[in-house]
Amino acid sequence: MPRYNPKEVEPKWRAAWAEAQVFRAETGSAKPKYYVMEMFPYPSGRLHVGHARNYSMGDVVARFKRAQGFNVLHPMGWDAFGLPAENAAAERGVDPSAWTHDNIDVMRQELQRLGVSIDWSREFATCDPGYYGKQQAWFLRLWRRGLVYRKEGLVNWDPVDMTVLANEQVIDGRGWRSDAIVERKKLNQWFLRITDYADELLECLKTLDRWPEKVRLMQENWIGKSQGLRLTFPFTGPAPAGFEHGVTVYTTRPDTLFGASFVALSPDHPLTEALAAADPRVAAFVEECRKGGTSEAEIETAEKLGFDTGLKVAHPFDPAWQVPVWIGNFVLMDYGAGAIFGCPAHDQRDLDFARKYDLPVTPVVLPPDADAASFAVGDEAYVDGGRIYNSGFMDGMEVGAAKAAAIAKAESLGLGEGTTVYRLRDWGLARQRGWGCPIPIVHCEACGIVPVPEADLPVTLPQGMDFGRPGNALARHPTWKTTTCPGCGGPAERETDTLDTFVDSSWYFARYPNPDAAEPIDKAAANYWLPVDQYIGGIEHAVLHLLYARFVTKALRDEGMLEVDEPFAGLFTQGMVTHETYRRQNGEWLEPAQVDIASEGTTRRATLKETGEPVTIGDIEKMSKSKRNVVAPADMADTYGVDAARLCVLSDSPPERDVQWTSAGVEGAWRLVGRVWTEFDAEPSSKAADPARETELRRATHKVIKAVTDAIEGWRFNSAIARLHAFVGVVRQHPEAGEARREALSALARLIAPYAPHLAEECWQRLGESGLIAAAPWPIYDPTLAEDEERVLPVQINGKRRGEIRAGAGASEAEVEKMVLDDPEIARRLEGLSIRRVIVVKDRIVNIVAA
RNA sequence: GCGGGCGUGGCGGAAUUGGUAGACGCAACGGACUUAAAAUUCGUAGGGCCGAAAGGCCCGUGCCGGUUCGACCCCGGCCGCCCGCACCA
Repeated sequence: MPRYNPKEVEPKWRAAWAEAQVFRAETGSAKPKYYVMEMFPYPSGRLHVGHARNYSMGDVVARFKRAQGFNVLHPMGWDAFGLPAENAAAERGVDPSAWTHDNIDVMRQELQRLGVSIDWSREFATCDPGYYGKQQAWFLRLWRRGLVYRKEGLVNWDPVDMTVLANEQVIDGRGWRSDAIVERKKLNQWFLRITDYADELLECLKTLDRWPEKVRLMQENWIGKSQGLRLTFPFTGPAPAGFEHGVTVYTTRPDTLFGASFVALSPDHPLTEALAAADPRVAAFVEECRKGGTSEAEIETAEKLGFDTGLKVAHPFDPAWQVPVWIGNFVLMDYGAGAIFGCPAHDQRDLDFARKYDLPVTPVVLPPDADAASFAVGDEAYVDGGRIYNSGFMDGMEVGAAKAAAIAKAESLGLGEGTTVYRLRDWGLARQRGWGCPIPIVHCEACGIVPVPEADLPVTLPQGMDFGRPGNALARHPTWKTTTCPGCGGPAERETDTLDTFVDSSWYFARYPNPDAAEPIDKAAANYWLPVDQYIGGIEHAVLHLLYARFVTKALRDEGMLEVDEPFAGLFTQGMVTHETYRRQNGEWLEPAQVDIASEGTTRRATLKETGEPVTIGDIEKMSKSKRNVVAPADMADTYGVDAARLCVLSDSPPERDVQWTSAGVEGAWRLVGRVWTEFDAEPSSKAADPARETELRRATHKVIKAVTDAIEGWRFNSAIARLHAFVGVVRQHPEAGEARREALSALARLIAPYAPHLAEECWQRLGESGLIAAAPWPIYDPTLAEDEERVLPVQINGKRRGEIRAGAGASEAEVEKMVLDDPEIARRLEGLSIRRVIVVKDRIVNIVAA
């Protein structure tokens, strides 16, 4: 009997799928729709096993839902703008567009080879003018809505990638791609008003019940809603020009206002700037504050620095009470009001500051069991609840009531208002890079900032940008900038910034329903398909892409372009595939395939295969092209076929968990492929099937259908494969020809099809089925057959297993109890003991309590 | 500091609602097939102890305690690891 040969079988069935167009999604079909997609990849060059795992997962879901009778949309595209293309251009002098498209061609071919059931008719890349031109169109519509604005402000500057970054793209004080320490820089920047949607973005998280709790929490924390009081402290003496109203602070603890001992301004506060302009000592202090780094370690150890401005403000609740105004290096300009009042007794940071500069510490919240006469604050601020004292009209109130009372009082005095403050900042979305979507704006000396008319879109990137030097290749292009003003026809310059690539990925799911539409979004098609029923991607996008996409969906909805509130009804965050990293002594990263590893006891030494030179073994990290710690699924597929590779990446590990890559699993997957095929290929046994054995096989078949169906629905792909392994063993034990075996094989082929689709087609054909298994219905189990007729019930005595009995399914407690007590073995065990209680859990277990 | 998660054999992991812990796979060992090897196939296997064997006993899901007839699962307290946020007023 010939062995299963994936090299022959697999291409044949891919051709058959393409021919029959089985993966084509029809908008408006009468079947229920199911939109499943994985986060589209950046076309970096080749697929690694992390990609293979991710897209195999999505494909299991897509094929499963298709078999269950859904009209499935499973599209693919390319997140194709971004820095790696520019870097390739700089290093090798290639054109970023050509480089990107070459990569796309390679990766498309690899994905197709994996047999992923994608509707390729909807494919696009974000660097296609047909895509980014539509993006420019909606960008301008949001501009007209006032959601896009330009402002000079402090921005995050990545000195290596030489571009501005959004807050979400600064991780631990470093650029998310370059890992360079981010600098604060004052620049004219473009922003999207994501903060207008802060409350809705927060509220709608509650409706996303098919999202991981973790992601919702991360977004909730990122949005960072807090309720508090915005309050003004009026100046007691002559006020600095422009600040006649006083100093406005934000606090979440208005109940502690009577414990105030200072007001502190941010070094970036306008009043600080005014003072610095007039007083070189203030200017020197501000300079000192800016020196500190932004990394975690530096912030953690940074000393609290203060500068007494000499100014005094009046306490809002007691005009006679003078409070000094300081400048504090720890006060952030872009949160709250950029100024705080300090209550050292009940805030640790304020306490540290007060101790250092010898400011008063007055407790105003009395802990429940403390004595008002003796309670004092030492080195630790008291931050918990209690009763308010030393606080005039608030005396005796609990913290919550006192907050409300303080807000009411401030409002009645006209000095403040209760407000909600968010941590979320507006989305800075311009990048000083050449390989991105041009911002469709021109700068006219006469008219100022003028949007390009929609009819003139797309504003396309020019040919011949020079990426050989650092900086923005678009800005230094010899002619591209030069244009005429669409308003007055006079000379004008194009905006040279491009959009953050996260803009590109913030709406692509709404383009797949009709990727050729004249409008950015074909509303009818989008209404049919959206929201995405199941989105699959990495946790690293929890507050990046996933927040931006939610925001853009809402903004486009308000513009009338979409009708859904949320883009992704279901989200699954798959684990990363990791691998050790290897570095040559000169620092060059090496691929695992280039390295030999030798183990001596517990130490492992690595050497370069070619030269034998020593190699440093580095951290285990997510597979990425930059660290070169990638293993290609194609290597596995070359040896064992695509189906074994797919089974391998989904076996053994739950999909949400990170896995450290080893090639060990592929052998097991390959054996499964072989064992399955052997059963289909075997000559039927001439032995007649006996009814008892037929029933046994039928029960196993219906059980495995239930188990695999449940496992796929619960994202336990590894368990589903384990059940299939076991089931093949059962089928093997039942070689007798007959209806039961045929039923078993038919189920087996269809159950394994989402994982090993080529093998499944071959098996299906061998069974004599005429159609494609890719279009065959999912097997349905008979619940009565999926349950055993007879149960083995373990019998415990005092919680320890002491035997077992056999009872019919559903046997009553009384029946079972009688059987147990009649059992001679159990009786022997109970000798000399008196039975206190017998607990029978129907169809499960028996426990006898005896002493 | 705040928020979240995880901890089970040599390894990856299973146990879906509190009911036989270790399914399935990898690696290992033994048998069959083979001149031999590979491939394939059948089998063994948490640890310890008693026994010639059949079989039996004890321990066991990071640690300590609790609830329960019964706990990997629930509760309290520790230890360790991982992730997110963080001078957020």
